[in-house]
Amino acid sequence: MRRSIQKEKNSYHHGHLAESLLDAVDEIATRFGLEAVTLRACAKLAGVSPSSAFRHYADKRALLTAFATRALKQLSAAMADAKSHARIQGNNEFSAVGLAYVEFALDKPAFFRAMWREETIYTNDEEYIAAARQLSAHLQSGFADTIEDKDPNSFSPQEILAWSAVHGLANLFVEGPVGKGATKTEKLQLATEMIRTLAPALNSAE
Amino acid sequence: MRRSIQKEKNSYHHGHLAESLLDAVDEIATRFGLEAVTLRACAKLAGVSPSSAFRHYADKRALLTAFATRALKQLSAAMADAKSHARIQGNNEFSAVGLAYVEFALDKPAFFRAMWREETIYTNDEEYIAAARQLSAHLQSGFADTIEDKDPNSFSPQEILAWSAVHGLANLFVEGPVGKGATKTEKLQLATEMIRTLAPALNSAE
DNA sequence: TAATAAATGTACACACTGTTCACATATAAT
DNA sequence: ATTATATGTGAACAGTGTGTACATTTATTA
Repeated sequence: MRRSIQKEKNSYHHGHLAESLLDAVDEIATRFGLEAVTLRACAKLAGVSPSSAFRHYADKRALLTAFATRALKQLSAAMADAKSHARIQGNNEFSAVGLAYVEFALDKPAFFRAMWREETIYTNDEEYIAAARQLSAHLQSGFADTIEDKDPNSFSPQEILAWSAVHGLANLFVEGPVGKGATKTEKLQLATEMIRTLAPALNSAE
Repeated sequence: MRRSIQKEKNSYHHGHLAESLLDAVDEIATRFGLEAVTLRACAKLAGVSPSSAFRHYADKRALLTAFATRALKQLSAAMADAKSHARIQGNNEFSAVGLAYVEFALDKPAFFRAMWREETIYTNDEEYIAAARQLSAHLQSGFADTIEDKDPNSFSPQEILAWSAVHGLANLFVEGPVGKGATKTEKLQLATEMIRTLAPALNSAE
């Protein structure tokens, strides 16, 4: 049963406005980019007056924080998926997880931007922190069979390197000059090569 | 001879408003963050009316593009510096260049954010593209003695990897959850370790 | 069931933003 | 000296986030 973003006609209350506003951010960010996400536009899309948003979110930044949190969870899910698929098919799990990370950025650039933006979200929000923590856990577990880990609670240089490389490429694709004219397939190809190149650095003896 | 941002009193014309506006962006971004950079605030800081900015920049985005271009050049200069220092002292040049990259992000986070932001700058601006190209050239030349390169005009997987890793760590520091409570020294230490860990992947035979 | 409380949505207002346009003033060219 | 060009101004406009007093619906309780 899929609920509509819009408020039902002739009804005063919306019913699930908090979530619908997130859907509206989703829709607008996807179609017109993150800068086009405006509180009033979201409210209009939900069929509701602008000020009603403040019943559910303290301010715009709180709404964007909630959206970023949702995006983090989506990425986590995609990575978990990629990992289990790789496990079944006997492929390298780190490569699969890393590719899923880059692919998410390519498919949903606005989401990827939204979730790493200190200045537009509350990075000390509890749920956001929890989602970010879960994401890094997924990353770590994705590296698990590639990187020999000592302390699973802190990041080793190898893990930092792996995360940085994948995160950096995703960023260069989304915001930077890398792969400007290339197709998605070509970019993923490049990502695959990069990850393959990275491998020797990850399991070298200390 | 250092020129002031402010317009001289009792003078109608400013004299070097275009540059002063960039200085104003610099100042405000440094002190209050990128989101606080407003056209009106920049104009006020330059001692000039808001609309005067449009004599020099088509719109706010053009101003931010010019600022991003300037930031790119500053980063390029810092990297060139680091490289020649390393060469003199006989240290690893790639490590020095990579560290300079990360250090710039740590010292001037707002600048680092500003220069990679597709949605707030004109990434097809000529000068911006030129500056970005020069930056990547500096990166490549920094890697020169570490990575055996075939075609100096296109990026090899190793070069992409190196750039991604350094860029990714810088981003995770600036926007992400990595190194949240750590001092600058500790972060640079972490960067050094990451780069050292990366080394084996860069000069492995194909 | 009737009365009341709490939650949720609205209308209007406010300060602030980027931007435009007719106008003012200074500098350059003739 | 006159004219053209460059540069800065003031007032206006629509659009933004947000606060506040009010309206309406749902939940709670007597």
